[in-house]
Amino acid sequence: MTGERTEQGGRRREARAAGESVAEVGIKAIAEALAISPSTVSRALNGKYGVRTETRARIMDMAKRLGYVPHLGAKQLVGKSSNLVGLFAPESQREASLGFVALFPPLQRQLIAQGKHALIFSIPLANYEPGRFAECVLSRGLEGCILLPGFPEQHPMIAEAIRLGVPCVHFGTATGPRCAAVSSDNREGGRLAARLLYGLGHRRIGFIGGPPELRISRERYAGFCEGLAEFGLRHDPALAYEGSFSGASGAEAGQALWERTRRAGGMTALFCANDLMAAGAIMRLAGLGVRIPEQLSVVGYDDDPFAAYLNPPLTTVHHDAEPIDPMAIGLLLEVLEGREGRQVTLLPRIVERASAAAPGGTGPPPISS
Amino acid sequence: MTGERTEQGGRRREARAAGESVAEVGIKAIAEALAISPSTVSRALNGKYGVRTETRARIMDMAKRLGYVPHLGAKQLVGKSSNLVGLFAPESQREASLGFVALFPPLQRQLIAQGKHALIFSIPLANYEPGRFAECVLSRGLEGCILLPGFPEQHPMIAEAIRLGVPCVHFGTATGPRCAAVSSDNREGGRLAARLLYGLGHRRIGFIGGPPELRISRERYAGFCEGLAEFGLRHDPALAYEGSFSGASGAEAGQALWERTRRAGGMTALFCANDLMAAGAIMRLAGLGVRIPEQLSVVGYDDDPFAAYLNPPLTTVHHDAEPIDPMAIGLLLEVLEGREGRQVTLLPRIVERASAAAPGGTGPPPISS
DNA sequence: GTATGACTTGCAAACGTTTGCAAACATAGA
DNA sequence: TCTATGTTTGCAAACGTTTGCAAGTCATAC
Repeated sequence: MTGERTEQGGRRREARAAGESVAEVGIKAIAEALAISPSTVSRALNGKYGVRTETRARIMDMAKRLGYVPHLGAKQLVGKSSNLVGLFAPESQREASLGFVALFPPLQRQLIAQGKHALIFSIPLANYEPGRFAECVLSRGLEGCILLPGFPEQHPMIAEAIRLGVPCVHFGTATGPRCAAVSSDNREGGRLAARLLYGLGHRRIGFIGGPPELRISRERYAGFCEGLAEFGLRHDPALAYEGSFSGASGAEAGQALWERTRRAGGMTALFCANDLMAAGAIMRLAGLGVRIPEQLSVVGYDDDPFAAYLNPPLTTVHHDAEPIDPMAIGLLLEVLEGREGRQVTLLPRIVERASAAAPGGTGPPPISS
Repeated sequence: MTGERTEQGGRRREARAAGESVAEVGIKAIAEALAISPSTVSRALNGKYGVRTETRARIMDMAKRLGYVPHLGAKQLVGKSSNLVGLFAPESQREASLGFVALFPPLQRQLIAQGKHALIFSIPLANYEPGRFAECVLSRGLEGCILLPGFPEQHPMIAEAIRLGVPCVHFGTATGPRCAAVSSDNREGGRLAARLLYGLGHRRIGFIGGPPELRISRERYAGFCEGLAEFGLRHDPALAYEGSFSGASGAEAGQALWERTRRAGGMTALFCANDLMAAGAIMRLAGLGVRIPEQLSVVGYDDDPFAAYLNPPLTTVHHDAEPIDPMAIGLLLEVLEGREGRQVTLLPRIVERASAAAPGGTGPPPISS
């Protein structure tokens, strides 16, 4: 029952005690040093009309000498924009980082150019508690936000952003008045892979997919089947294997598929829903003595930076990550300006390297780059 | 019963014009709805001593019903902590993202747990203008900062952070009262590789390094030479090649080294300063018909996620990226609490896979995992 | 000489919050 | 009933900035 009072003295002292050794020079300090009013200083610093040129010069000079740095929080408080943009990343690391990496540098460059800063929020993929997004946005006064790749297409946050009217861009397909979206056409990527392999002469093609709860897994497979269907083929379910996008799962799946098809008609090609699984499959199968691409052609997806340096170099579906980034931030700036959010879809393309060739393996692939 | 109703319309209207459709409920709104004073609401919300339990309950209730979200900027203004941590990333994308990826998820988790948020700042590596760091810290009231991997060891920002007394952790070796550092022992990693290869029986070992202006390039090579020196060997400069950490440079360097040593004594092993270059070298050389590891053993560095799924799986120096992240953020929390900054050095270790074996290639490597 | 502007400057209120201080109230002891 | 004590509440100032308004200066035109 001790009524312990929290007596915290002047906050100055507290700051000093914590080691804050930095001079705290504000607009007032400048005003005082020059014996003028803070208002004038503010106006001068912000390049407002109505300050004598000479006064302005003196103020600028003093500001520089004193090492003045504006307090952005205070600026925000009086109603100016916060200049803060939220980057929402899914907490699951793999996905998050992948998208993040690609997005980061150009995003930064552009934001900085606008005098904006980016705040990171990491949101658990499972058990999202509604309102969490609004909380983040409101508490920091975010002007807009980017939902980084990795969130499921209909993550509640997207609906929340649209409902709240918070300018937002995400990597799905839902748009709203102030919500833009970028997506890569994963179906088309699947079709591309199917056409390539069919064109090379393959008829029995294995498929290693990702977790079916992920949209990209389903879409890539659906596209693949569609591509086959264009030639009147139905994909044999026995040739499909569910991986987890990891290299290990690719190795396991590759081996399983290979052994499974020994007795059945065999398999001459393998399409993997991402490059890491393709690498795993190649590694394992090559270790088992399978010759790539002579005995088995392999096609990946994503064109990961390492794909070109696999042995053999991996033929894969290129994702065009580079245009995605400026695009995303460009879209954000658009909605920030008040323009209507729009949907942008990027078309993937095949980059042929050495891991896919005609069955029977009579040398190098027909088209090489 | 103060009869004075403050007309707070001004800014509201502006916000609405900008499209802000979100209810702006502050501490005052709650107070008004309950006909009590804002001070009491503030105290209740912050769990301060001196509010009747029943009043507190009513306030909490109303806060929830109204969807109250505290304005963190205002909190910061009155002198509470900003709860903001700066993440400074070098603008050069490759390096930045690499470090960033590894650091991101655990960092987030821990910060969030502390109610802190992370702000990203991207700093050009060249032409750093002094004071830029201080500006960032002051303008947003950052409590501390993390200098992500990729900055040269003596980047001016580090000195600035130490001088300013801003709590900080970076990936170099300079410490200060409130500045901690994490580093991996790259020299030791080089030694490890040399010992492994020597132990396997290799005597003529090629080396593909990174740009010499990067500390890690120099250290890895220095360690490698030291390791060789332990056995009385001096590394032949003709066996060293300067790459750029890219897969393409690895391919080029590998081929150049291989051809160059044809006439000279030949080379039975190759140590690459990172995994991507190792992958590039293997890809090119294998394409040229060189059998790995029978004709040439290859050792990489970093244990990149793809390393285990190369063909053959890459023997490499493992970096222990995982412990680095919690460590960095742990160190930051330490200095944030006021403790003295300390230096932590992580020891690398070899992870043996299949790309390195005894020269002459009499089968699988001696130790396999 | 005064009126008319055009410029320049300062005052004070506002933004959303916290908190020292003092006032109001409640409870118990006398 | 009154004081002593303790609990609950409200007032107002403060944080660093912006900005509407009014007051000041000054030269020009009448």
